[in-house]
Amino acid sequence: MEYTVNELATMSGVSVRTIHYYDQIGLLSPLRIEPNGYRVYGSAEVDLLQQILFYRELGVPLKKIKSMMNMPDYNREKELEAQLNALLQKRKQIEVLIGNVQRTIHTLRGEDDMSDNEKFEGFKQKLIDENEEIYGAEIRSRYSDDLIDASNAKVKGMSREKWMEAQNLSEQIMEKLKKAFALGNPASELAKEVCDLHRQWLCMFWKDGTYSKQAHKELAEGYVADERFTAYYDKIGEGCTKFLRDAIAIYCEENKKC
Amino acid sequence: MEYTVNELATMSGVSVRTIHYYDQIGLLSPLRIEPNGYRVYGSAEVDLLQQILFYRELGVPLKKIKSMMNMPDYNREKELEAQLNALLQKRKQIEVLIGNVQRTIHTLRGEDDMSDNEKFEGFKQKLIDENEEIYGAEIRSRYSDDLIDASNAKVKGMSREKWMEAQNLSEQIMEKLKKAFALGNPASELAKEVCDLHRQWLCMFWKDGTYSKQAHKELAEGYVADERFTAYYDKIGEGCTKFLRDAIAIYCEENKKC
DNA sequence: ACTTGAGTATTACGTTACGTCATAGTATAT
DNA sequence: ATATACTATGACGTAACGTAATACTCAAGT
Repeated sequence: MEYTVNELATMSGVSVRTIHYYDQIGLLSPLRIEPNGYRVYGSAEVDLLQQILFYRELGVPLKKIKSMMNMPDYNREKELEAQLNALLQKRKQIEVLIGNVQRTIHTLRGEDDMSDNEKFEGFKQKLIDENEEIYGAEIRSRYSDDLIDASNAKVKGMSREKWMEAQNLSEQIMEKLKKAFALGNPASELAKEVCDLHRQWLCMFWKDGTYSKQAHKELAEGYVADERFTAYYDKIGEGCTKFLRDAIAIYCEENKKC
Repeated sequence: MEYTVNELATMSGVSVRTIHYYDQIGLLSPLRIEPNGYRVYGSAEVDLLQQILFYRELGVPLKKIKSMMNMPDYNREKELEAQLNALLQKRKQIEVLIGNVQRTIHTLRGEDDMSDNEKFEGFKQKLIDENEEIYGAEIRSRYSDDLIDASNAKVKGMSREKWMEAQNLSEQIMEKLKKAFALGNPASELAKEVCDLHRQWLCMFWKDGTYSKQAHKELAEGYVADERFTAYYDKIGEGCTKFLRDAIAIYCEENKKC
């Protein structure tokens, strides 16, 4: 089947302007353009738009959607399963919110009592969920299994700004690690920068005073043994986890002061 | 308890900037401001912020949130119940989306088959939900109970742009009706304008050819008898539904051509 | 053949809800 | 006493469109 902008818009429930916009930013190009300049969309585009809307519903920015869909190893089925997961997650969040509203109503009637903190259950939850999903493995490493409770407590009390800072650090680490790994020298300046960022990052999750060169080094050793970490860092390239371990070992030897 | 910006932000999971912004636009003012210029928030503000976040989660624009919370007859408990309803609604929508993703996965595996239209189930649904919630009574009037199936079918096939047009019309009607009602003359020019807009609005939902002055007049008669309509239009002021009926009666008498 | 209404395309500026500095004063811990 | 953390006030940036304004094109009625 083929569709005009209006048909596609009506079918999917978005505006014609949105369709135009998605074309403009290169997110969804028409199948072809008629001699009169009209856009024509086919089944493939319909499926793409559906994908886009799923992502959008989950709050993914269009830029990320675009880059994800352009990834060479993009696997539609895998993505759909991830989306299914995210939706189940979102349903949970909404259920928490529903419980929250109900408790708030009861509190208003004096049949219950909520702490100020509890009143935001379901909103804050988001942060911890992201935490669990994206960096769960990192925080819940075997080495630091004994630290995880402290870590979780710290995360729950962590301000949004601090959390964002941690996110930024994490992105920087991955970015620089990628470059350092490409160079191949775990003793390079760039590698040291990565290690330093990694130290800062750890300190945001570990209880104060927990950090030491020894602990840092041992954690890195644990990375290689733990498949959750190898899976995470080897996304950059095979052997990257080992590279990181080596770099951290060197960093901890050289950097005597803490 | 009293809180600083940072404490409130951390507690609720929003950014400090957001707190500042909400103050700036007058959505959430601090309890007081310290001599040093620092904002201080109390329990009442915590509750307000919670309300705001519930609304925000449901996609209500901040302006509307503000005006809603400033309404003289604002009833927290009633609003909470409305929010509960909306959340239950949203959960349903997510469940539709979950079903959609699952079917899409099966379709991808060749175990199922979906029409292009079905692929957007759960997205489009939103329109019809809004429809039901906001103008349900209007469309499902007693008079037009026999027309409702046709109406629903028309709504489902209605493009988003048409729907928005209807929304706009509806807002204009309410706005002008308010002014006309204030003047008090159902034969005024303004009242006629209202009637004409109302006619246009009806024609968007009624099957083509259904409209006639007679039908329009009878519908208006029905308004007064039906509590759903009186509740809806009397929000403007008591007796407004009757005023509208009178205006429409006059309009239909005067306006011979259709 | 001609008008008319609906659909389409292309700028272009407006808007919402903040994010992100930049700058500067203030509180707190060592 | 000085560094670090928190706060305030601008001011500019941004994402994802909405909202006209203008100009074609097309299908339908007369």
